[in-house]
Amino acid sequence: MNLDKKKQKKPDQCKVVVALDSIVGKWKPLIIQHLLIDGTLRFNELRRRIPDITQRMLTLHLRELEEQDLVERVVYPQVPPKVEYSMTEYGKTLEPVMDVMHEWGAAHVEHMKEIDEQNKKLSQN
Amino acid sequence: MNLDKKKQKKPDQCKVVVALDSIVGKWKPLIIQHLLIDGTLRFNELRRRIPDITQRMLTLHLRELEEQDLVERVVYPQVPPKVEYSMTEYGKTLEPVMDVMHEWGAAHVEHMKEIDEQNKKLSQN
DNA sequence: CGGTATCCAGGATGATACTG
DNA sequence: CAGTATCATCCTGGATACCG
Repeated sequence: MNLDKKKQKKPDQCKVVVALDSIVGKWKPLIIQHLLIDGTLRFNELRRRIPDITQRMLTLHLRELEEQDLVERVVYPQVPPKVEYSMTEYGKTLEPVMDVMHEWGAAHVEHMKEIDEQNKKLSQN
Repeated sequence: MNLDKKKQKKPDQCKVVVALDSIVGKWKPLIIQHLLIDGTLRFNELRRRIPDITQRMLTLHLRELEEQDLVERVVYPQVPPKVEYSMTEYGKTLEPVMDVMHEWGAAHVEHMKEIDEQNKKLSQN
């Protein structure tokens, strides 16, 4: 999606930015997680697992993941069409990354809760 | 920064999304990394380390990181003003996360290079 | 020095309709 | 079923000017 423009002036000496680029997008992390968990999913199966995503965004994000060799797309030439998506072997190297983020995210939710409660107590005095 | 609207319809049952939310933003990863490396930096020191960032974005991102208890802001009441930023103890828990992403990012750059070269060879035939 | 306020452009996402 | 095309909207970030 506009890969030329993406190369412009980006602070991508930092590899974290590179990694984020592959993962970021409103629905990308969810797509990745479902494919990591379920292995292989058809287009509409993915769609059902991510209720609020639009057809358009699912298509766009899948295409980007494909371009990065993270997701594989297999088309069965039949009517009605059948298209299956799965993580590539390479794409599966993302799993540890997702795990680390998932754990940190869970801890962060807890941490923010504690902070909130502390603030409430303080404001009561 | 419009926290109300941020709560809208977001797929944040997924903790990865929570984590990403703290890290994402055009310059946030860079700010975090510099603070992790250098420990404490003044506003303009940070600015110099991230040449293309605008004053506005540096301020906005720092405020967001502060709200999440990731970054600490210390103001020295003097003229001219002096403000120091550093990661909170809690914020430092991001370090392993950043490391994992950094490593994956570096590997990804290499992987994409290989793919490109393969494609070039194929298109020559 | 370390900000804030305003305005604006472009990209990312959403809504909807149509198709092989 | 699995898309594409088009148009509308929203949001992020950039440019610029000003302030204590």
